[in-house]
Amino acid sequence: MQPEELSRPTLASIAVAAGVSLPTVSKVVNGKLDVAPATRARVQRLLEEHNYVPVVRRRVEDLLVDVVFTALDSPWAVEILRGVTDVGLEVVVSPLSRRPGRDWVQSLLAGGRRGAIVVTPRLTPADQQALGRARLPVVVIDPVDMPGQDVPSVGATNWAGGLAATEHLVSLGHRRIAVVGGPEDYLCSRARIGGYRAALERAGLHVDASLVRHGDFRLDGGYDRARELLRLPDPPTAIFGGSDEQAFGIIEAARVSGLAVPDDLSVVGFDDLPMARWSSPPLTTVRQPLADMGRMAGRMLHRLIHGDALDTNRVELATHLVLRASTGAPRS
Amino acid sequence: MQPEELSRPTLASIAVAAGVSLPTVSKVVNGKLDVAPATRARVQRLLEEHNYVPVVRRRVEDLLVDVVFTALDSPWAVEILRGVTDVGLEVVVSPLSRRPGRDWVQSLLAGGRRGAIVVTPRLTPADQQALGRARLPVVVIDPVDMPGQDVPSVGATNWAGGLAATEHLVSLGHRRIAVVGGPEDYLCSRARIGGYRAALERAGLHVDASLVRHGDFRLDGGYDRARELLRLPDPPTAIFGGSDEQAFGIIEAARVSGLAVPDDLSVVGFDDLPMARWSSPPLTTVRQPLADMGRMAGRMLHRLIHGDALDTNRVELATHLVLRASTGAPRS
DNA sequence: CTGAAAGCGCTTACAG
DNA sequence: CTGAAAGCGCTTACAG
Repeated sequence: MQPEELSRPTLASIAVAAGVSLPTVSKVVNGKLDVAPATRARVQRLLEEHNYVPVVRRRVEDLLVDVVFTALDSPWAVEILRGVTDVGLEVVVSPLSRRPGRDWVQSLLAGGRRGAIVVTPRLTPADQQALGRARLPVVVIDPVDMPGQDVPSVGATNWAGGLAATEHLVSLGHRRIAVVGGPEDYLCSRARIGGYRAALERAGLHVDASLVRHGDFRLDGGYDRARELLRLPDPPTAIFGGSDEQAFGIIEAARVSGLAVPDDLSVVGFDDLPMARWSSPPLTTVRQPLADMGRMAGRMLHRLIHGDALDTNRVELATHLVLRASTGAPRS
Repeated sequence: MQPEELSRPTLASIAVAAGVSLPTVSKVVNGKLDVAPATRARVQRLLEEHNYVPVVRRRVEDLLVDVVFTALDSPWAVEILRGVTDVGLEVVVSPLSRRPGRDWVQSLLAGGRRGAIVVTPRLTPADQQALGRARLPVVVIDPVDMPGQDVPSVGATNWAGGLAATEHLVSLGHRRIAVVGGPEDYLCSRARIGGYRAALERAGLHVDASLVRHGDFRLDGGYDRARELLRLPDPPTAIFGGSDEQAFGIIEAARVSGLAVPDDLSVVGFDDLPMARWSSPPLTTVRQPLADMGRMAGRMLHRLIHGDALDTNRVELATHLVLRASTGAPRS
C-alpha cells in the first residue's frame, strides 16, 4: 500500500509532477493527438500512478440507466436484465421504493441516469402524468394496469398465450379444464384468462365459474388453488397454471394428492422460465420472451435517449406454446 | 411536449429566467438555507421546468458500484444481487468482458464507480496483482481458484456442506452413494467432494472412484452423469448432486429411468435456490446463503470504500442441510 | 508539439 | 437574504 495522498489529484498537480503545462495533461486525458509520444507516456504513467479521475464527467457517452423492479425475488428478473444489458446500456438495478414522481425523476437525473425501465409497476394516472412531464425517457415492461397512450411499454401477447394453452388441452381431449390466474386486477392475468375463456367457448365448452381461481402468481397460490380444485366433486383433468411458478405448485399438489402428471392431471404453465425444463416432468408452458422484452425495452429507451421517435408506444411480443411432458390425454 | 431548448440549462440561464443572481441559484440547488422562501420556490420551479442537471457531479455521496457476473444466466445471480442492493450500494450489473486488469479499473473509475464485486471469476495471479495495485476496492465472491491473501473474498463452507449432505445419506442407511461434482478444477467443487469423501471415510465406507463424477454444474451435466451412474452394474441408491441444477437433472434422469425419488433413489442438491422448494418432490439440499454472501460482499466493499480496514480478507458463510422430500431410506 | 490566455460552469467566503 | 468577486478544475482556440 502506498501512502494515500492528502487530496485528490488534479490536472494541475499531475502537470507539476510531469513537468508539463496543465493543457498538455488535459490533452492526454482526452486522447487528443497533438502530444509527443514520450510526453504522453510520462503523463499517462503519472495519471495512473495517482489514479487520476476527472471531477467533471462527460455524460454524453455513458448510457447509465435504471432498471426498477418492484421486487428482486423472481427468476423473471434475471431474464429481463439479460435482455436490457444486451443492448449496450449500463444498467443500475434498483428496487422501487418511491412512487415514480418528480422526486424519483430528480434523483435519477442527479445520479446521472439517462433513462429508466420500470418492470411490472402499478402506475396511477398521476404517476403516468409525472413521467410524461419528466423529460427523462422511461419505458415500462408489463404494467399491472393498462398504460396510458403516451407511456412507452412492452408486454407479451397474454390473451393469445392463454388461448394457445387452453386449445392445446382441449385438443388432447380434456373437457374439465381449470385455470389458476394471478391477482384478479392484473392486466396480464385478465388477458390470459380471457384467452382461456375464448378457447373453451370456441370448443363449445361451458365456462364453469368454479374452475376459475385466482392465485398470486407464486408457488403457494398454485398449490393452494390446486388442492381446492382437486377436492371438487367433479375435479378438473387439466389445469392451466397462469404462471410457471403456480404450475410448479400445482404439480406438487398433484403429487401429494397421489395423482401422476400428466397421466391423472395435465398442467400448463406460463412464462417458460429456465427451470420449466428442470421440473419433473418438464413443464409444458407458454413461452413469454422475457429477455427479448428486456432487449426491446432497452432498444426503445436507447432511441428515446437519442431523441429519436418510436414507431409505436406499445409493443407486444409474441408468446408461443412449448410442448414438454406435463400434458397428455385424460384417462378415458 | 414542450419545445426542446437548444442548449442544456446552466445556473446562469436559470438565474436570468428567475431574475436573481447566479450564486442564489447555486444555493437553491445545493439546499443552502440562506434563501428567502419565495425566491427558493421560484427558482425551484424553474429548475424543474428546465430540468436542470449540474455538470459537475458530487461523487462523494453516491456509491455506484459494479457487480460483474461471468454470465447472467443463472438464478444464482438474482440472489446475490438481492444481497448487494440491500446494503445501500447502487449496483451496476455488467457481464465480464475483459480481464480485470488496468483497463478495466480505468473504465470503472471513469464511469464514476467506487468499487466492484466480481462473482465467480477465474483470476490469474496477474489479475490479482492488478487488482491489488488498482486502489479501487474490489471484493470477490466464490472465486474459481484459491484467492490470494490480499484479495478480499466471500465464499461458503463448501467442505462442511458436502460433509453434511453425505452424512445425511449415510444416516438414512445408504451405502452406495455417488457424487456429481462441478468442473474438476473449481475450488468450491473440490471442497464439496472433499466433504463427501470425509463423510464416507468417517462411516468406514470405501470411496468407489466409479461413483465420483464431474458435471458442469448445469442441468444436463447432472442428467448425463446420473444416466451413466444408473446404468452401472451396481448402481448407487443415492446421489449427492453438487448443485441444485444438477440435482434437478438427476431427478429427471431417475424419472425417465422409471425410478421414483426418493423411494428408488435419494437426491441431495447444493445451493437451495428458490426453486428447490418447487421441484417435485421438493429437493433436500445444502443451503448456501447467496443473498447473505452478496450482503457480506457489499458490506466489505462499503468499508473498503470508506477507507476502513477489514477484520479479515476471507469470509466463509455457513452452509446447512435443508431436509425436504427427495431423500429417504434405501429400499431394503 | 507546447503552453499562455480566455472562457465555462460552478462554489464559496464575505460585504452589504 | 442577496449578489459582486475570487477562485477551482477543466477545455479550447491559437500563437509560437
